[in-house]
Formats: sequence, C-alpha cells, structure tokens
Amino acid sequence: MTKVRVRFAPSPTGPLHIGGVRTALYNYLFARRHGGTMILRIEDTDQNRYVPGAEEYIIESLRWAGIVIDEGVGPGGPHAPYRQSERKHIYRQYAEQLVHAGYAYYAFDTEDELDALRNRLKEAGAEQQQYGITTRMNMRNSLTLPAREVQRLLTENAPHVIRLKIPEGEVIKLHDLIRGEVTVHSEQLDDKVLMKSDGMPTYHLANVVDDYLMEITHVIRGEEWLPSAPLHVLLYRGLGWEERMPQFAHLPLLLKPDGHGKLSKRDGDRMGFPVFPLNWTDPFTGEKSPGFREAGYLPEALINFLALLGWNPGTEQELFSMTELVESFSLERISKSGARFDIQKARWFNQQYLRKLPDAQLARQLAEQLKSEGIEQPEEKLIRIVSLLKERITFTHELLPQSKFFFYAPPVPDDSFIRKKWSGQVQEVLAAYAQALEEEKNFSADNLKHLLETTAQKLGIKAGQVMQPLRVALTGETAGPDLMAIAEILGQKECIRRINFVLQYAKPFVS
RNA sequence: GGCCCGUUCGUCUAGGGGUUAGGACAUCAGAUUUUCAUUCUGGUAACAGGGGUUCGAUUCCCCUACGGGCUACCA
Repeated sequence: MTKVRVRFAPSPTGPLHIGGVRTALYNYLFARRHGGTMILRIEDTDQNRYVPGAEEYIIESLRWAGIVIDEGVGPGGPHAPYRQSERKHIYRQYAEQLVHAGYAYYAFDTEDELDALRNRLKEAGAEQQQYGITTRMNMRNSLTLPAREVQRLLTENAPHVIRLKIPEGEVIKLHDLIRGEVTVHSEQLDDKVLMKSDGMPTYHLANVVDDYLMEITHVIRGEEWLPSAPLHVLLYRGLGWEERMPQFAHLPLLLKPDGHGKLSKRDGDRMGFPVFPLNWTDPFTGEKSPGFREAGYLPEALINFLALLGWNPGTEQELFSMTELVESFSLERISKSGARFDIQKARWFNQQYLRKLPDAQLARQLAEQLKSEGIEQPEEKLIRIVSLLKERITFTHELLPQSKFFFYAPPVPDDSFIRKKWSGQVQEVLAAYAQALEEEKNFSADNLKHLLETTAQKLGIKAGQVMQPLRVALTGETAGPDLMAIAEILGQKECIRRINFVLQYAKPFVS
C-alpha cells in the first residue's frame, strides 16, 4: 500500500463540534496506525459563512485533545497552501477541464429562474425538484444556448456557475470501508454546482481536487457525506483520476442523548453539558458555548470516551491511552449505526483519568484555585489534602469546594443536627478528647484514632458515636474523607480550637 | 415526499446458524468503612415485527416498521 495520507477538513464557520473532534481523532489514529500523515485543511470556500477566530479555535482544540497535525494549516507542508480560499486560483481550470470533456457545463440562470424551476416542479408534483437530467434542457446554460451566445456571455463576464453534468442511466457504485457496497442511480443525483458565481468552488469540487493534489489515500468523514459520495466518484472519473481515487469511510453520527436527531448545541445547553471542546464566544452575537476543557474534562478522558463512541477494540479493555488507541485502531471495527451521546460515561472516564494524575499535579491545581481566594499553602500540605480527595471527585474543580474546611474554620453546626446527634455524653467525650489532644505529642492519624477510642471508652461509649459530632466540629460537614487523616492535617492547635468552639456553642442544647 | 444508510440490555457495544447472548456506563441490593465517596459481590435488563432458507436462526435472504442522513451558487 502507498503511504497513508488522511485529512481532517473542517470549515471555519464556528466552534468545532465534538463530532468533528471524533472525526479528526479517527483520521489521526488511522494515520498513526499506518505510519501515515495527518493533514489539516481548512475548507473556507463559503465566504458568507466565514467566522473570525474559528480556525484558531479548531487548531487549539486539536492541540488540546492531543491530535497532532503533521501537515497543513499550521505546520505547512509540500502542498501549501492548505486553506482553500488561498487555493482559489487552482480550481477553475479543473472545472473547465470537465466542461471541455463534456462532464460539466456553464449555467447562467438567475436566482429567480432557479426558484421558478423549483416551484414549477413542486406544483407538478415531481418527486424531486432538481436541476438535472430531466430539467437542464429547459434552463439557460451552455447545453441549450447557442455556442456564440455562450461565448459572448463568458467574455462579458456574465454571472454564471459551472455545473456537473450527471450522466444518464448509470448505476454508480462505491466501496465504503465501513458500509461495504453503496449503490446509487444517476437519476437521483442533480447537476451540482461546481464553481460558484463568486469564483469559488463548492465543497464537492474543492474536496476532490485537493484530495487528489494532496495525494490523500483515505477519506474518513461523517455519514452526512455519504449521499454525495457518488457525486465525488463521478468527479474523479471525469477528471481522469479514478485510478487514484481515495478510499472512503463514512463514520456513523453522534446522536442526541435522548429523543431524535444528531447531537446539537441545544442538547448540551438543555442537559447541562458541553458539545464543544473549548469555550467559545460567537464574535457576532456574543453567544457563549461551554467547552469540555473549561468544564473540567481531561483531554485524555474525552479522547478515550470519544474513541469508543462508534468504535471498539474487540476486547474488553475500556481505558486507552492515545498510544494504545493507535495500536488497536482499525476502520473495520467502526460500527455502522449512530451513537447516542451519553455524558454519564464521559464523566466516568474523567474520574478514572483524574485518579491517575500525580498528587503533585493535583496539588498545583488546588494551589491555583486557592490563589484566587487569596490563600497560599505549603505544597506538602496540599499534596496530603489532594491525596485524600482524589478518589472522591470527578473533576479537578471539585478540589477547592471539597477541601474548604482545611482553610476556613467551619460555621456553627445546624441546630437540627445538634438536636439529633448531640448529648451530654457526646459533649463530655469531645471535651475529654480536646483535653487529651493538648498533651498529645504524636499527631498522626493512627494515633489520633487510638486516642479517640480510649477517650470514648473511658467514658463508656464507642468512638463511632462521637465520630459524626467530631466531624461536624472539625469540618462542618457530615460526610467527607477519613476524619482522622483530616485531623492530622489540620494539626493540634486547630483541632482543639474547633472542638472547643463547638463545645461552647452546643452547651445550651444539652444542659 | 424521494434517495441513501442503519436497527443486540436505558446507553456504548461484543458475539454469531445450535451460547446460561458477554463486557462497560447507568440503575438496584448486599458487604466493607467513623460518614459520604471509593472498593468488592450480586441482581434487574437486549437480539424491532413478519415471512422465508435450514434439522435448527438472534445470526443468512426478503418485506414491514422504526430511527438517522441527504435532498442549496453550505460545508
């Protein structure tokens, strides 16, 4: 096999959709698996839909996700430029080549004329309203107009497009690596515009020309392109490039978590999760879209989650590093049907990956969060705190809220809690415990626990019965990590102070 | 509407002519724990329907239903 070359070819019309990230990922995995090249091409042939910042957003998203671009916009390469707007000058000659070979034609119809055609067909109850085999001879184009008239219009620079001339009565077959044989009758296809009147190519022409020129071997893209794939086959054929036509693989779509249709930004907003890799603010409307990065997802977790949405390794392994994904990836194991987007599973992956993070790294994150509160703490202490928390959280941003009591003395406990859990006996044990802590030299969790047990025992009660009150005294919470480990970190003075504070407060309730 | 693609637990999926139809997330129950979480154990839960082919079909074929995509001088 010739050297694998694949491309990810988004259009810069807004933030990159999460489905686009998955498409990029599969391209990347396939390239790496076969020692090939991953190319980024920007398909900005629609000047009306261009959104400033979108291209940068795409590049930053891929970088964050760990998808490395070998060639294309960014790193450059032998086929530069990789932005289609900058390649504008190269498309027209191919379109004209098609015209000369009889595979395409000039069309001069105005928008009104096209509308009229559609309406006419609609009223006549036609199955499809298209500019094509059955209708092209009724329109104003180089097939119907005298040659001299066409020539005149062209030299006068009259607005026109170039349309593909779909052949009649042909069955177009293409082999899709995921779906197998796909068959379409040419009558179903319309005479797609190849060159627009603004001089830009449409997607169909540009993608075929560029894929050929850039020596793309495999086109891996979303299923929404499947219906136009036969058209592209015709283009390769007309251009005389059929020999070097890339292989196609049309990926199943990412679907809404509930209901029907493909995943959209609305679903994320509605159900409270991102559908974009990074935060995005629309430069025109100011509308904000949340991103996975800012929502606290680790790129490795998101990638792992995405990889398994539509592909599986055939083993029971669930956790994959990028390297492992590369090793096991294959197009054959991509499923054919769309995959519902289940954010629960994404959360689970994040939890798994968060646990694997070194304590020092989590401690740095916590230090960062504390900084915004104007608090500074020794790294060594933060590492101890973080090690207590890491198995209990899903996102790093939970670090601060879950550890606040280490840095702030808790407020007085709820009256209702006191009424339920407090007693003279509890009060007595806690007082004795605070007393014992005063004299304690060894402030290790083990020792503190032992001390609590013996203190409680002496007063004829089990340690378990004062655990909860003690937790509230120390942390202000009724749930949390191992209390004795917390006490150890809090330190002698702070523990005693907090216990005494609560003792004072609770006195009126028990006397 | 037309065309194309698809359909295994709630979700992601494995499997495949004869299986107790497997795993993961979620969910439920139990165990552990000073609480919560974790962890461990166990449970509930699926081959869309109808016809063929076959000794036998969830698996192969056809039809129906349902779902999705496309149907622009957008990608």
